[in-house]
Amino acid sequence: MYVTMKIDADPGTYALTPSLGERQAVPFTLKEHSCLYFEGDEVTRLYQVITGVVRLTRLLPDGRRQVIAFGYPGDVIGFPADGRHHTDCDALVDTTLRSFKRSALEHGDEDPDLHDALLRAALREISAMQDHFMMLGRKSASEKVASFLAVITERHGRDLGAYRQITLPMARSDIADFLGLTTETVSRTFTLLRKSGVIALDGVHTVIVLDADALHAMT
Amino acid sequence: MYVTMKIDADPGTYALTPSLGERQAVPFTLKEHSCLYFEGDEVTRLYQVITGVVRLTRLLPDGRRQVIAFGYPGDVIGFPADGRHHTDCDALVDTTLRSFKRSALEHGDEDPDLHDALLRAALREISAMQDHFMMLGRKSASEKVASFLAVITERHGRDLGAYRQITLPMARSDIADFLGLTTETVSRTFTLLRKSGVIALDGVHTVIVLDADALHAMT
DNA sequence: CGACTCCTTGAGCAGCTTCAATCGATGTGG
DNA sequence: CCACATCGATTGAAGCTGCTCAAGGAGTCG
Repeated sequence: MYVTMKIDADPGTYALTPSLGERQAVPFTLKEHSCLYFEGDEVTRLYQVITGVVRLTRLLPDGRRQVIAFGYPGDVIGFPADGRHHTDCDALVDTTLRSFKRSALEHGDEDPDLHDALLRAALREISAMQDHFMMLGRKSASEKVASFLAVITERHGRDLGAYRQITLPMARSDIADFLGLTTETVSRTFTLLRKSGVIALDGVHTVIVLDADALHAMT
Repeated sequence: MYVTMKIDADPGTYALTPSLGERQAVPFTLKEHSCLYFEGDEVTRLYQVITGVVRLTRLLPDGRRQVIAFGYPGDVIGFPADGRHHTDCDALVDTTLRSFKRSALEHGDEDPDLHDALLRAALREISAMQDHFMMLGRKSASEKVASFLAVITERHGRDLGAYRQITLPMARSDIADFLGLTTETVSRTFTLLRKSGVIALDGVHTVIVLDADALHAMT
Protein backbone atom coordinates (compact mmCIF):
# COMPACT_ATOMS: atom_id res chain seq x y z
CA MET A 1 0.00 0.00 0.00
CA TYR A 2 1.13 3.48 -0.74
CA VAL A 3 1.72 5.86 2.08
CA THR A 4 5.02 7.47 1.46
CA MET A 5 8.02 7.64 -0.78
CA LYS A 6 11.23 6.67 0.84
CA ILE A 7 14.69 7.41 -0.24
CA ASP A 8 15.85 4.90 2.27
CA ALA A 9 15.38 5.40 5.95
CA ASP A 10 17.78 2.75 7.16
CA PRO A 11 20.24 4.20 9.60
CA GLY A 12 23.59 4.70 8.09
CA THR A 13 22.46 5.02 4.51
CA TYR A 14 23.03 8.05 2.47
CA ALA A 15 19.69 9.71 2.66
CA LEU A 16 19.63 10.36 6.35
CA THR A 17 23.31 10.98 6.69
CA PRO A 18 24.05 14.57 5.89
CA SER A 19 27.75 14.95 5.43
CA LEU A 20 28.64 16.49 2.09
CA GLY A 21 27.62 19.46 0.02
CA GLU A 22 23.89 19.71 -0.19
CA ARG A 23 23.61 17.30 2.66
CA GLN A 24 24.82 19.99 4.99
CA ALA A 25 21.61 21.88 4.43
CA VAL A 26 20.27 22.87 7.81
CA PRO A 27 16.94 21.25 8.61
CA PHE A 28 14.11 23.68 9.12
CA THR A 29 10.77 23.50 10.86
CA LEU A 30 7.29 23.65 9.41
CA LYS A 31 4.67 24.53 11.99
CA GLU A 32 1.57 22.39 12.37
CA HIS A 33 -1.04 23.25 9.72
CA SER A 34 1.28 25.48 7.73
CA CYS A 35 1.87 24.91 4.04
CA LEU A 36 5.12 23.96 2.36
CA TYR A 37 3.88 24.57 -1.17
CA PHE A 38 0.77 24.68 -3.31
CA GLU A 39 -0.32 23.00 -6.51
CA GLY A 40 0.99 25.00 -9.43
CA ASP A 41 3.93 26.50 -7.57
CA GLU A 42 7.22 26.32 -9.34
CA VAL A 43 9.46 23.64 -7.90
CA THR A 44 12.74 25.03 -6.67
CA ARG A 45 13.60 22.45 -4.03
CA LEU A 46 12.79 18.90 -3.01
CA TYR A 47 12.32 18.02 0.65
CA GLN A 48 12.97 15.08 2.89
CA VAL A 49 10.89 14.73 6.03
CA ILE A 50 13.07 14.27 9.11
CA THR A 51 10.49 14.38 11.91
CA GLY A 52 6.73 14.89 11.85
CA VAL A 53 4.24 14.13 9.07
CA VAL A 54 3.12 16.10 6.03
CA ARG A 55 0.08 15.66 3.85
CA LEU A 56 -0.04 15.88 0.04
CA THR A 57 -3.46 16.73 -1.37
CA ARG A 58 -5.20 17.53 -4.62
CA LEU A 59 -8.55 19.22 -5.03
CA LEU A 60 -11.28 19.11 -7.66
CA PRO A 61 -13.03 22.38 -8.48
CA ASP A 62 -16.16 21.22 -6.66
CA GLY A 63 -14.27 20.59 -3.45
CA ARG A 64 -13.76 16.85 -3.65
CA ARG A 65 -10.37 16.04 -2.27
CA GLN A 66 -7.84 13.28 -2.68
CA VAL A 67 -5.00 12.83 -0.23
CA ILE A 68 -2.18 11.65 -2.48
CA ALA A 69 0.22 10.64 0.27
CA PHE A 70 1.34 11.15 3.82
CA GLY A 71 5.01 12.01 4.15
CA TYR A 72 6.71 10.31 7.08
CA PRO A 73 10.33 10.65 8.26
CA GLY A 74 12.66 9.53 5.52
CA ASP A 75 10.21 10.26 2.73
CA VAL A 76 11.11 12.61 -0.10
CA ILE A 77 8.44 14.92 -1.43
CA GLY A 78 8.10 17.60 -4.07
CA PHE A 79 9.11 15.83 -7.27
CA PRO A 80 8.42 18.22 -10.14
CA ALA A 81 6.60 17.54 -13.39
CA ASP A 82 7.09 20.24 -15.98
CA GLY A 83 8.78 22.20 -13.22
CA ARG A 84 5.65 22.57 -11.10
CA HIS A 85 4.15 21.05 -7.99
CA HIS A 86 1.05 19.01 -8.66
CA THR A 87 -0.21 18.78 -5.10
CA ASP A 88 -0.58 20.99 -2.07
CA CYS A 89 1.63 20.09 0.86
CA ASP A 90 1.04 20.99 4.48
CA ALA A 91 2.15 19.77 7.88
CA LEU A 92 -0.13 17.67 10.09
CA VAL A 93 2.11 18.34 13.09
CA ASP A 94 5.25 20.35 13.65
CA THR A 95 7.63 18.91 11.09
CA THR A 96 11.32 19.28 10.35
CA LEU A 97 12.57 18.90 6.82
CA ARG A 98 15.79 19.01 4.90
CA SER A 99 15.73 20.53 1.45
CA PHE A 100 17.64 19.80 -1.75
CA LYS A 101 17.99 21.97 -4.78
CA ARG A 102 15.89 20.76 -7.67
CA SER A 103 19.03 20.63 -9.75
CA ALA A 104 20.35 17.92 -7.45
CA LEU A 105 17.77 15.66 -9.06
CA GLU A 106 17.85 17.02 -12.57
CA HIS A 107 21.58 17.48 -12.99
CA GLY A 108 23.60 14.84 -11.24
CA ASP A 109 26.93 16.47 -11.88
CA GLU A 110 27.43 18.26 -8.59
CA ASP A 111 26.68 15.40 -6.23
CA PRO A 112 26.24 12.02 -7.93
CA ASP A 113 25.40 10.21 -4.70
CA LEU A 114 22.60 12.59 -3.88
CA HIS A 115 21.37 12.43 -7.45
CA ASP A 116 21.23 8.64 -7.24
CA ALA A 117 19.41 8.74 -3.92
CA LEU A 118 16.78 11.14 -5.23
CA LEU A 119 16.34 9.11 -8.40
CA ARG A 120 15.87 5.95 -6.37
CA ALA A 121 13.32 7.78 -4.24
CA ALA A 122 11.40 8.78 -7.35
CA LEU A 123 11.40 5.21 -8.67
CA ARG A 124 10.25 3.83 -5.34
CA GLU A 125 7.47 6.35 -5.36
CA ILE A 126 6.27 5.11 -8.74
CA SER A 127 6.18 1.59 -7.40
CA ALA A 128 4.43 2.60 -4.19
CA MET A 129 1.81 4.51 -6.16
CA GLN A 130 1.10 1.39 -8.20
CA ASP A 131 0.27 -0.41 -4.96
CA HIS A 132 -2.06 2.39 -4.05
CA PHE A 133 -3.90 2.04 -7.37
CA MET A 134 -4.81 -1.49 -6.45
CA MET A 135 -6.12 -0.30 -3.13
CA LEU A 136 -8.18 2.57 -4.48
CA GLY A 137 -9.57 0.64 -7.38
CA ARG A 138 -10.09 -2.87 -6.18
CA LYS A 139 -10.36 -3.09 -2.39
CA SER A 140 -13.35 -2.88 -0.04
CA ALA A 141 -13.64 -0.36 2.76
CA SER A 142 -12.40 -2.73 5.47
CA GLU A 143 -9.55 -3.94 3.27
CA LYS A 144 -8.52 -0.35 2.68
CA VAL A 145 -8.56 0.62 6.33
CA ALA A 146 -6.83 -2.61 7.39
CA SER A 147 -4.13 -2.12 4.74
CA PHE A 148 -3.62 1.44 5.85
CA LEU A 149 -3.25 0.50 9.51
CA ALA A 150 -1.02 -2.46 8.67
CA VAL A 151 1.43 -0.36 6.69
CA ILE A 152 1.59 2.41 9.25
CA THR A 153 2.08 -0.15 12.00
CA GLU A 154 4.84 -1.93 10.19
CA ARG A 155 6.71 1.19 9.23
CA HIS A 156 6.03 3.55 12.09
CA GLY A 157 4.68 1.47 14.98
CA ARG A 158 6.22 1.37 18.44
CA ASP A 159 6.34 -1.73 20.58
CA LEU A 160 4.01 -1.64 23.56
CA GLY A 161 4.44 -4.81 25.53
CA ALA A 162 3.14 -7.62 23.37
CA TYR A 163 1.36 -5.22 21.01
CA ARG A 164 2.28 -2.43 18.67
CA GLN A 165 1.07 1.10 18.94
CA ILE A 166 0.74 3.81 16.31
CA THR A 167 -0.13 7.47 16.36
CA LEU A 168 -2.32 8.80 13.57
CA PRO A 169 -1.70 12.53 13.37
CA MET A 170 -4.24 12.95 10.60
CA ALA A 171 -7.99 13.41 10.93
CA ARG A 172 -10.46 10.67 9.98
CA SER A 173 -11.35 12.81 6.98
CA ASP A 174 -7.73 12.70 5.81
CA ILE A 175 -7.72 8.92 6.02
CA ALA A 176 -11.02 8.89 4.15
CA ASP A 177 -9.69 11.14 1.40
CA PHE A 178 -6.57 8.99 1.17
CA LEU A 179 -8.54 5.76 0.83
CA GLY A 180 -11.36 7.08 -1.32
CA LEU A 181 -14.03 6.71 1.39
CA THR A 182 -16.13 8.96 3.59
CA THR A 183 -15.25 9.87 7.18
CA GLU A 184 -18.31 7.98 8.34
CA THR A 185 -17.21 4.78 6.66
CA VAL A 186 -13.70 5.10 8.08
CA SER A 187 -15.13 5.69 11.52
CA ARG A 188 -17.47 2.73 11.24
CA THR A 189 -14.62 0.51 10.10
CA PHE A 190 -12.50 1.56 13.08
CA THR A 191 -15.42 0.67 15.33
CA LEU A 192 -15.74 -2.69 13.62
CA LEU A 193 -12.05 -3.45 14.10
CA ARG A 194 -12.31 -2.38 17.72
CA LYS A 195 -15.37 -4.48 18.47
CA SER A 196 -13.81 -7.53 16.84
CA GLY A 197 -10.73 -7.19 19.01
CA VAL A 198 -8.26 -6.46 16.24
CA ILE A 199 -7.35 -3.00 17.51
CA ALA A 200 -7.93 -0.84 20.56
CA LEU A 201 -8.16 2.94 20.58
CA ASP A 202 -6.53 5.17 23.16
CA GLY A 203 -8.08 8.45 22.23
CA VAL A 204 -8.86 9.22 18.63
CA HIS A 205 -5.31 9.38 17.36
CA THR A 206 -3.66 6.39 19.04
CA VAL A 207 -4.24 2.86 17.80
CA ILE A 208 -3.01 -0.29 19.55
CA VAL A 209 -2.82 -3.31 17.28
CA LEU A 210 -3.99 -6.26 19.37
CA ASP A 211 -4.08 -8.88 16.60
CA ALA A 212 -1.59 -8.13 13.86
CA ASP A 213 -2.30 -11.45 12.11
CA ALA A 214 -6.00 -10.69 11.87
CA LEU A 215 -5.19 -7.22 10.58
CA HIS A 216 -2.95 -8.61 7.87
CA ALA A 217 -5.54 -11.21 6.96
CA MET A 218 -7.96 -8.39 6.24
CA THR A 219 -5.69 -6.61 3.77
CA MET B 1 -6.25 11.57 -15.96
CA TYR B 2 -3.54 8.97 -16.06
CA VAL B 3 -3.15 6.83 -19.10
CA THR B 4 0.46 6.82 -20.02
CA MET B 5 3.87 8.11 -19.23
CA LYS B 6 5.40 10.24 -21.86
CA ILE B 7 8.94 11.15 -22.40
CA ASP B 8 7.73 13.70 -24.83
CA ALA B 9 6.08 12.77 -28.03
CA ASP B 10 6.35 16.10 -29.77
CA PRO B 11 7.98 15.64 -33.13
CA GLY B 12 11.54 16.76 -33.18
CA THR B 13 12.23 16.31 -29.51
CA TYR B 14 14.77 13.96 -28.23
CA ALA B 15 12.70 11.04 -27.22
CA LEU B 16 11.46 10.08 -30.62
CA THR B 17 14.57 11.11 -32.45
CA PRO B 18 17.06 8.30 -32.35
CA SER B 19 20.38 9.56 -33.47
CA LEU B 20 23.10 8.86 -30.96
CA GLY B 21 24.38 5.92 -28.98
CA GLU B 22 21.56 4.07 -27.34
CA ARG B 23 19.15 5.87 -29.58
CA GLN B 24 20.34 3.80 -32.47
CA ALA B 25 18.76 0.75 -30.89
CA VAL B 26 16.71 -1.00 -33.52
CA PRO B 27 12.99 -1.03 -32.72
CA PHE B 28 11.56 -4.49 -32.27
CA THR B 29 8.08 -5.92 -32.48
CA LEU B 30 5.93 -7.41 -29.77
CA LYS B 31 3.12 -9.56 -31.14
CA GLU B 32 -0.45 -8.99 -30.03
CA HIS B 33 -1.11 -10.62 -26.66
CA SER B 34 2.51 -11.49 -26.00
CA CYS B 35 4.25 -10.39 -22.81
CA LEU B 36 7.16 -8.00 -22.51
CA TYR B 37 7.86 -8.75 -18.85
CA PHE B 38 6.24 -9.99 -15.66
CA GLU B 39 5.93 -8.64 -12.15
CA GLY B 40 9.02 -9.63 -10.22
CA ASP B 41 11.29 -9.88 -13.24
CA GLU B 42 14.60 -8.15 -12.95
CA VAL B 43 14.68 -4.90 -14.89
CA THR B 44 17.42 -4.87 -17.48
CA ARG B 45 15.94 -2.43 -19.97
CA LEU B 46 13.35 0.33 -20.24
CA TYR B 47 11.12 0.60 -23.27
CA GLN B 48 9.48 3.30 -25.29
CA VAL B 49 6.37 2.46 -27.26
CA ILE B 50 6.69 3.52 -30.89
CA THR B 51 3.53 2.07 -32.40
CA GLY B 52 0.73 0.00 -30.88
CA VAL B 53 -0.47 -0.13 -27.27
CA VAL B 54 0.69 -2.11 -24.26
CA ARG B 55 -1.07 -2.83 -20.98
CA LEU B 56 0.48 -2.74 -17.50
CA THR B 57 -1.36 -4.84 -14.91
CA ARG B 58 -1.08 -6.00 -11.33
CA LEU B 59 -2.93 -8.91 -9.77
CA LEU B 60 -4.12 -9.71 -6.27
CA PRO B 61 -3.79 -13.34 -5.12
CA ASP B 62 -7.56 -13.78 -5.38
CA GLY B 63 -7.62 -12.71 -9.01
CA ARG B 64 -8.73 -9.12 -8.66
CA ARG B 65 -6.88 -7.09 -11.23
CA GLN B 66 -5.84 -3.48 -11.62
CA VAL B 67 -4.72 -2.09 -14.95
CA ILE B 68 -2.04 0.38 -13.93
CA ALA B 69 -1.64 2.06 -17.29
CA PHE B 70 -1.96 1.77 -21.03
CA GLY B 71 1.24 2.54 -22.89
CA TYR B 72 0.71 4.54 -26.08
CA PRO B 73 3.27 5.67 -28.64
CA GLY B 74 5.82 7.92 -26.99
CA ASP B 75 5.29 6.47 -23.53
CA VAL B 76 8.14 5.00 -21.56
CA ILE B 77 7.50 1.90 -19.50
CA GLY B 78 9.44 -0.41 -17.23
CA PHE B 79 10.79 1.89 -14.56
CA PRO B 80 12.41 -0.28 -11.90
CA ALA B 81 11.97 -0.14 -8.15
CA ASP B 82 14.55 -2.12 -6.25
CA GLY B 83 15.65 -3.41 -9.61
CA ARG B 84 12.44 -5.29 -10.36
CA HIS B 85 9.31 -4.86 -12.42
CA HIS B 86 6.20 -4.29 -10.34
CA THR B 87 3.65 -4.94 -13.06
CA ASP B 88 3.08 -7.37 -15.87
CA CYS B 89 3.29 -5.88 -19.34
CA ASP B 90 1.71 -7.26 -22.51
CA ALA B 91 0.72 -6.00 -25.92
CA LEU B 92 -2.91 -5.28 -26.80
CA VAL B 93 -2.05 -5.19 -30.50
CA ASP B 94 1.13 -5.71 -32.47
CA THR B 95 3.48 -3.17 -30.98
CA THR B 96 6.92 -1.86 -31.82
CA LEU B 97 9.20 -0.66 -29.09
CA ARG B 98 12.63 0.81 -28.65
CA SER B 99 14.63 -0.28 -25.63
CA PHE B 100 17.15 1.49 -23.43
CA LYS B 101 19.60 -0.03 -21.02
CA ARG B 102 18.54 0.42 -17.42
CA SER B 103 21.88 2.07 -16.80
CA ALA B 104 20.86 4.86 -19.14
CA LEU B 105 18.45 5.96 -16.42
CA GLU B 106 20.49 5.09 -13.38
CA HIS B 107 23.89 6.32 -14.56
CA GLY B 108 23.69 9.37 -16.70
CA ASP B 109 27.34 9.43 -17.60
CA GLU B 110 27.19 7.74 -20.98
CA ASP B 111 24.40 9.73 -22.54
CA PRO B 112 23.28 12.73 -20.49
CA ASP B 113 20.52 13.71 -22.93
CA LEU B 114 18.94 10.28 -22.78
CA HIS B 115 19.30 10.24 -19.02
CA ASP B 116 17.48 13.55 -18.79
CA ALA B 117 14.72 12.38 -21.08
CA LEU B 118 14.16 9.21 -19.06
CA LEU B 119 14.20 11.13 -15.80
CA ARG B 120 11.66 13.58 -17.15
CA ALA B 121 9.51 10.65 -18.23
CA ALA B 122 9.66 9.22 -14.71
CA LEU B 123 8.66 12.53 -13.17
CA ARG B 124 5.80 12.96 -15.60
CA GLU B 125 4.63 9.52 -14.69
CA ILE B 126 4.51 10.44 -11.01
CA SER B 127 2.40 13.45 -11.86
CA ALA B 128 0.11 11.48 -14.14
CA MET B 129 -0.40 8.84 -11.48
CA GLN B 130 -1.47 11.53 -9.04
CA ASP B 131 -4.22 12.49 -11.47
CA HIS B 132 -5.28 8.90 -11.62
CA PHE B 133 -5.58 8.77 -7.83
CA MET B 134 -8.20 11.45 -7.98
CA MET B 135 -10.10 9.49 -10.56
CA LEU B 136 -9.97 6.16 -8.79
CA GLY B 137 -10.76 7.59 -5.39
CA ARG B 138 -13.19 10.39 -5.97
CA LYS B 139 -15.02 10.11 -9.26
CA SER B 140 -18.28 8.42 -10.20
CA ALA B 141 -18.56 5.76 -12.89
CA SER B 142 -19.67 8.17 -15.60
CA GLU B 143 -17.02 10.70 -14.62
CA LYS B 144 -14.40 7.97 -14.86
CA VAL B 145 -15.49 6.76 -18.28
CA ALA B 146 -15.90 10.29 -19.60
CA SER B 147 -12.44 11.27 -18.32
CA PHE B 148 -10.95 8.20 -19.90
CA LEU B 149 -12.52 8.87 -23.28
CA ALA B 150 -11.66 12.56 -23.10
CA VAL B 151 -7.98 11.90 -22.51
CA ILE B 152 -7.70 9.26 -25.19
CA THR B 153 -9.52 11.53 -27.60
CA GLU B 154 -7.30 14.49 -26.89
CA ARG B 155 -4.07 12.55 -27.07
CA HIS B 156 -4.77 9.92 -29.66
CA GLY B 157 -7.89 10.96 -31.52
CA ARG B 158 -8.12 11.40 -35.28
CA ASP B 159 -10.22 14.03 -36.93
CA LEU B 160 -13.26 12.68 -38.75
CA GLY B 161 -15.06 15.54 -40.38
CA ALA B 162 -16.46 17.70 -37.59
CA TYR B 163 -15.91 14.99 -34.98
CA ARG B 164 -13.02 13.08 -33.51
CA GLN B 165 -12.60 9.36 -33.64
CA ILE B 166 -10.64 7.01 -31.41
CA THR B 167 -9.79 3.35 -31.47
CA LEU B 168 -9.86 1.47 -28.19
CA PRO B 169 -7.72 -1.60 -28.66
CA MET B 170 -8.43 -2.84 -25.13
CA ALA B 171 -11.41 -4.90 -23.96
CA ARG B 172 -14.19 -3.42 -21.84
CA SER B 173 -12.79 -5.44 -18.96
CA ASP B 174 -9.43 -3.69 -19.34
CA ILE B 175 -11.11 -0.30 -19.16
CA ALA B 176 -13.05 -1.53 -16.12
CA ASP B 177 -9.90 -2.71 -14.38
CA PHE B 178 -8.20 0.56 -15.22
CA LEU B 179 -11.03 2.65 -13.78
CA GLY B 180 -11.90 0.46 -10.82
CA LEU B 181 -15.29 -0.59 -12.20
CA THR B 182 -16.90 -3.75 -13.59
CA THR B 183 -17.26 -4.51 -17.28
CA GLU B 184 -21.03 -4.26 -16.91
CA THR B 185 -20.81 -0.75 -15.51
CA VAL B 186 -18.42 0.34 -18.25
CA SER B 187 -20.71 -1.10 -20.87
CA ARG B 188 -23.78 0.57 -19.37
CA THR B 189 -21.95 3.89 -19.24
CA PHE B 190 -20.98 3.61 -22.90
CA THR B 191 -24.63 2.95 -23.70
CA LEU B 192 -25.65 5.98 -21.67
CA LEU B 193 -23.18 8.20 -23.51
CA ARG B 194 -24.39 6.83 -26.80
CA LYS B 195 -28.07 7.31 -26.03
CA SER B 196 -27.47 10.87 -24.86
CA GLY B 197 -25.70 11.69 -28.13
CA VAL B 198 -22.27 12.37 -26.67
CA ILE B 199 -20.58 9.55 -28.54
CA ALA B 200 -21.35 7.08 -31.29
CA LEU B 201 -19.95 3.59 -31.63
CA ASP B 202 -18.71 2.08 -34.85
CA GLY B 203 -18.18 -1.45 -33.72
CA VAL B 204 -17.02 -2.17 -30.22
CA HIS B 205 -13.57 -0.66 -30.50
CA THR B 206 -14.19 2.56 -32.37
CA VAL B 207 -15.68 5.61 -30.66
CA ILE B 208 -16.73 8.80 -32.41
CA VAL B 209 -16.96 11.78 -30.12
CA LEU B 210 -20.00 13.75 -31.23
CA ASP B 211 -20.09 16.32 -28.44
CA ALA B 212 -16.64 16.96 -27.02
CA ASP B 213 -17.92 19.77 -24.80
CA ALA B 214 -20.49 17.53 -23.17
CA LEU B 215 -17.83 14.88 -22.69
CA HIS B 216 -15.52 17.34 -20.99
CA ALA B 217 -18.35 18.62 -18.84
CA MET B 218 -18.81 15.11 -17.52
CA THR B 219 -15.23 14.73 -16.36
C1' DC C 1 -22.34 -23.52 -39.43
C1' DG C 2 -21.22 -23.92 -34.70
C1' DA C 3 -18.29 -22.75 -30.91
C1' DC C 4 -16.11 -19.34 -28.60
C1' DT C 5 -15.32 -14.85 -26.68
C1' DC C 6 -16.69 -10.48 -25.63
C1' DC C 7 -20.30 -7.12 -25.14
C1' DT C 8 -24.80 -5.71 -23.72
C1' DT C 9 -28.93 -5.67 -21.02
C1' DG C 10 -31.90 -6.83 -17.04
C1' DA C 11 -33.18 -7.66 -12.13
C1' DG C 12 -32.07 -7.75 -7.49
C1' DC C 13 -28.95 -6.80 -3.93
C1' DA C 14 -25.07 -5.01 -0.98
C1' DG C 15 -21.97 -1.69 0.39
C1' DC C 16 -21.08 2.67 0.77
C1' DT C 17 -22.78 7.38 0.94
C1' DT C 18 -25.86 10.90 2.49
C1' DC C 19 -28.24 13.26 5.83
C1' DA C 20 -28.96 13.94 10.53
C1' DA C 21 -28.36 13.68 15.45
C1' DT C 22 -25.44 12.84 19.38
C1' DC C 23 -21.18 12.38 21.78
C1' DG C 24 -16.67 13.84 23.37
C1' DA C 25 -12.71 16.66 23.66
C1' DT C 26 -10.80 21.17 23.68
C1' DG C 27 -10.77 25.96 24.42
C1' DT C 28 -12.80 30.43 25.92
C1' DG C 29 -15.12 33.81 28.63
C1' DG C 30 -17.71 35.00 32.58
C1' DC D 1 -14.21 26.68 38.14
C1' DC D 2 -17.95 25.98 35.32
C1' DA D 3 -21.07 27.05 31.32
C1' DC D 4 -20.93 27.20 26.75
C1' DA D 5 -19.31 27.10 21.98
C1' DT D 6 -16.85 24.62 18.60
C1' DC D 7 -14.96 21.02 16.00
C1' DG D 8 -14.14 16.35 15.03
C1' DA D 9 -15.70 11.61 15.78
C1' DT D 10 -19.27 8.42 16.20
C1' DT D 11 -23.70 6.31 15.44
C1' DG D 12 -28.21 5.67 13.14
C1' DA D 13 -31.50 5.43 9.24
C1' DA D 14 -32.53 5.68 4.52
C1' DG D 15 -31.27 5.86 -0.22
C1' DC D 16 -28.49 5.29 -4.27
C1' DT D 17 -24.68 3.81 -6.97
C1' DG D 18 -22.38 0.21 -8.68
C1' DC D 19 -21.91 -4.92 -8.14
C1' DT D 20 -23.52 -9.72 -8.72
C1' DC D 21 -25.77 -13.05 -11.11
C1' DA D 22 -27.98 -14.35 -15.22
C1' DA D 23 -29.42 -14.40 -19.99
C1' DG D 24 -29.15 -13.07 -24.65
C1' DG D 25 -26.74 -10.73 -28.68
C1' DA D 26 -22.86 -9.78 -31.80
C1' DG D 27 -18.67 -10.61 -33.92
C1' DT D 28 -14.83 -13.92 -35.05
C1' DC D 29 -12.52 -18.04 -36.31
C1' DG D 30 -12.17 -22.80 -37.05
